[in-house]
Formats: sequence, C-alpha cells, structure tokens
Amino acid sequence: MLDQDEQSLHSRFTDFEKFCRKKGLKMTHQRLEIYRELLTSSDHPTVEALFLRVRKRIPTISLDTVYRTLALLEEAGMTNRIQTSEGLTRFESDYGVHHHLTCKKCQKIEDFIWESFDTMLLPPELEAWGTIQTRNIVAEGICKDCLKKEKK
Amino acid sequence: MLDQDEQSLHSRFTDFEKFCRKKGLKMTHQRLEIYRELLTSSDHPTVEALFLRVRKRIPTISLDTVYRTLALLEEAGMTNRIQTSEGLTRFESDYGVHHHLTCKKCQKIEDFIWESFDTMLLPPELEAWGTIQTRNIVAEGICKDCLKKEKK
DNA sequence: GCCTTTAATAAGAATAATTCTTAAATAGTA
DNA sequence: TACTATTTAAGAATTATTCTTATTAAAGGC
Repeated sequence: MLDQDEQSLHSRFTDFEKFCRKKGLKMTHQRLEIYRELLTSSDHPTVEALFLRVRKRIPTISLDTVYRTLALLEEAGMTNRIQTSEGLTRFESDYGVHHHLTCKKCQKIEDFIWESFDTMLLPPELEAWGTIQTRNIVAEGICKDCLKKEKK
Repeated sequence: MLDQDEQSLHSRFTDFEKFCRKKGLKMTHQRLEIYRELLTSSDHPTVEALFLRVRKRIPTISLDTVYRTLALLEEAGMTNRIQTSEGLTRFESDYGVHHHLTCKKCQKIEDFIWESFDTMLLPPELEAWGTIQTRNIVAEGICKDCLKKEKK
C-alpha cells in the first residue's frame, strides 16, 4: 500500500513535468514545491496554510505565487477548489471521483467514495438542461470528536 | 398551481412574523422586504443583487443590513447559503430538499430534485464518522444555451 | 396615541481574501 | 554562455464582508 502510494506520487511528479512541457510552461522550483505540498496534504488546506507550509522550504515565496500556481493547476485539472460553507477556499489534489463530508463544528473535511452513487443514472429530466460533467455530494453533520465535546 | 404558490408564500410571511416574535426580534420593514425579495427570487441571487433589488423599494437600505439579515435568516434555517465555484456567495430561500446544477460557462444555477437519491442509504462506513445531517449534490456542466453559443 | 427602552439601521471605516502592477530574477533554448 | 520570454516577489489595488458608532424606529407599557 505504501509502495503503491509512493509509486503513484512519483508518477504524478513525472506527469507534472510532462504537463509543463506540453503547455510550454516553465518548471519552476516554486511550482514543483507547491504541487508536491498539495499532493502530500490530505487535509484540504487553504491557500494561506499551503503558503506557510511551502515557505518552510522556500522562505522567499510569495502568497501571490501560491494563488497563481493553484489557479494554473486547477485549470489543468490537477487540483480541485473546494468552496466551504465557512466561505474559505480550500484545495485538494485531484485523485479521482470522491465526495466530501464536512463537520459543521470544526469545519474538518473528510473524503469518501460511493460508487453506487457514481454509477447511478441521473434523473432523465436533467438531459434537457445540457451536458452534465461532474456530480459531487457535499454532506454535512457533526463529527465524532465534536459530538464527544458537546456531551461534556 | 399559482394559487398554491401564493398560498404558501403568504403562509411563509406569517411564519416570518411568528419567527421574529418567538426569537424576540423586531419585525422591521427592511427584514420583511429582504425576506420577501428572496422568497420571490428563483435565481439564487448574490448579496449585491439582492441589495439592488430591495433598494428599489427601500432606497436608503444599506448593504450591511442585507448581510446582517441574510445571516439572521440563515441561522434560523429560512435561507441557504450557496458557495459557488466562482467564489461568490449566493442565497436561496429554504424550501425543502433539492440539489444544484451549475453551468460552468454562465454560472447559472438551477435546482433539481432527486428523491431516489434522497432516500438512498449512505455507505455504512460513514456511520463511524459522526452524525450526518444533510447531503446535497452539486452537479456541473454546460447548459443548453451555452452549448448553442459554442457551436456558433 | 405617546413615552421609554432596547434593538436595528445607515454610513462609512476596518478587515480579509484575492488580484494586479512592475521591476528583478530565472528557466528554457540557441 | 547569452538571450528572450516567463515567472517571481513585493507591495499596491480591488472586492467582499464585517465592525463601529451615532441615529432611528419597533414593541410594550402607560
């Protein structure tokens, strides 16, 4: 499992190089580190959080570069933007179809997969609307940790 | 159908009065007009848009009052906040379970209902997470109008 | 209906998130 | 190694949202 993860991480870096070449974009130190940080972050970080993490390795990096790079990665479909109900923008690296579960108390976001939903046919009325490309579930509630705290 | 809508609109206003009384809130002209505007808007307006519409009837209303009132209504569960991928906050009056369909081009949001999804049991693994209260689908694609424009 | 109390409002200042501007630095290429 | 076009850092500008304060108005008692 770990091997496989590392394998896939490595191949994703290679993809990033290829991607830059193909698009005529320069492969900068900053872009690589931002992308790496996002790949290894599983907590759906905000731009600010990502900036602080990357700054440990590149102390002179600017917040603006993080914004620009994330926009770039998003456009290329390599990351997803998540608009939370707190009003903050969070990011995650794109790794296939999944859904989100958010705690209303602590705002923590967890991923989950649900294949029987993914393969379900949408209501036929929606065909008249246009072409539907993605469909994601946003579920909200109170997580176990916050439920415990409430009881105290 | 129209009769029923008007009926339900009227009862919702009455609810609003009751709601204010119960919470010890004052029933102001501004609050009523903002609530009315949201009830009769089906296009998921932004705060700014709502402000401009209400201003036609109350020219001196301030943007801040719209923000404050929407926060109030949201807290009471009478409206829902929708965080769009454009990064804008939109609002809709709460009228029962439904889902959203957004056009990636023109950003228009349409509602749809899908009862067979609503009654579907969530994956059992999620029970370990905590208590799940809501689950909504956000579908994205290109609407018919934008598809037509693309062909030109 | 008028008075009092307290909450709500308007106006504009303050804050926070994001984007833009510009000069300097750097990647890719000859 | 030198050249050219991108990209970057820094900070200014913009935009959305919230806060502050003096004024206004709703609700309830008289």
